[in-house]
Amino acid sequence: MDINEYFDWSPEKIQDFRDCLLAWYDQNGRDLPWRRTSDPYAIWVSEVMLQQTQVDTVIDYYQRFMQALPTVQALAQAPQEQLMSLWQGLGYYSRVRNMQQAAKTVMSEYQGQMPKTLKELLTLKGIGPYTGAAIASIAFNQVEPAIDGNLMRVTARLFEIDQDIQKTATKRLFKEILDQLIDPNRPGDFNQALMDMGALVMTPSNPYPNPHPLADFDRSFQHKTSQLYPVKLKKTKQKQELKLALYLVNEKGQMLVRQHQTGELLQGLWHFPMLNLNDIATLNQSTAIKGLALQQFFSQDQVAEWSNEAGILDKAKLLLESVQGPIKHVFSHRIWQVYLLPVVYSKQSEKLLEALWLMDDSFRFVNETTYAQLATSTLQKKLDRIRMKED
DNA sequence: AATTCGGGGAA
DNA sequence: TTCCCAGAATT
Repeated sequence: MDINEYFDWSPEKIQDFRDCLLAWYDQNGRDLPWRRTSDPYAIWVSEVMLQQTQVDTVIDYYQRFMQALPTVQALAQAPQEQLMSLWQGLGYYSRVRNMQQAAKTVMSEYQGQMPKTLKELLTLKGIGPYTGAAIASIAFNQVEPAIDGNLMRVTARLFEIDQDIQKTATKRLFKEILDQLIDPNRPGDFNQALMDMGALVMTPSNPYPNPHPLADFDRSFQHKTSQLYPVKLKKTKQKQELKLALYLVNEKGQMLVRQHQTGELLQGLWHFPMLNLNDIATLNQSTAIKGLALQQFFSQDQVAEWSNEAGILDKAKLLLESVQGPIKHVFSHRIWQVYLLPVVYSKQSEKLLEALWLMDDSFRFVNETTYAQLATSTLQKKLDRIRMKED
């Protein structure tokens, strides 16, 4: 895949393109909070939040985060609880953990000053090719194209690039082209101008305005083939999982919650303890522990009856009126159907908990006030809504 | 090269 | 429903 198959602009046309794009940007660029600062740390925070996350979603999170942790040092020293609270609901929680790790690196290796080159930025956790180039260009005027989904869509349409944008070779092609196009005098503005062009004009589905600001440079526009680009192959579909969340309240009115640990989804966030129900169909011949679990929730006869049938959840729901849900929670690659089971605390349920889980520090009994201060996922907030309705 | 990480907005 | 979003780390 050679760049010359797609790219044949003269130096004059390249310069015309830069001038046209930046003139459009100067008039039509979005006014965003992180564009009102030149603080590299603030730009860094914004870029990490914006990974796979829409601008409108990020704005409030960004304002709160910068108010709470205004400097690299503050971020480096922040307790994990605060980080998770600031990030709760935003998704991709490893982003904030990686960013704090990188902040510590900046403090120890760079005297608290963000490094200025792409090469150095790439050594920091959570900073990849896009984010590194974005920080380098916007905060430090380095001539590095920040190639995100917008730039790929715009570039694919300008040059009618009929290659799958997910592939490494295609990303390399985009970089070769954009290395030619980027304006060495205003690299940060160039990148952001293309982002705005992708977000405001050359969107995934909207028709272009008339006149289209890049009409003279957009082959797909001239050929009326814009909808064909970019080329992207289908994603694999998500796997379904059944979960049962325990809404267990003790005699003091405290409920049991658990913080998800390393290796689990939604790490660091608090939830009701959850059982994986995909396994329950095989519980009767499985361990005594699982058998004990079932006996608690369902009668032994029911277990025997259900164990070799499909659709046991539907049966369980019919027989156990107290089971609520399911609520559906969609991840990038998984779909959870989560049922909620209210459980009255007793000696038996205590035994059950110890049989099901190692009751370590990840578990806590909390009252509603304390609970409200814990960082929880959007999934858990959905469970809150249905338990409140029933109570 | 493919998979794993959340959640929401919009068609 | 499906797609996409200012992607990176891990396998």
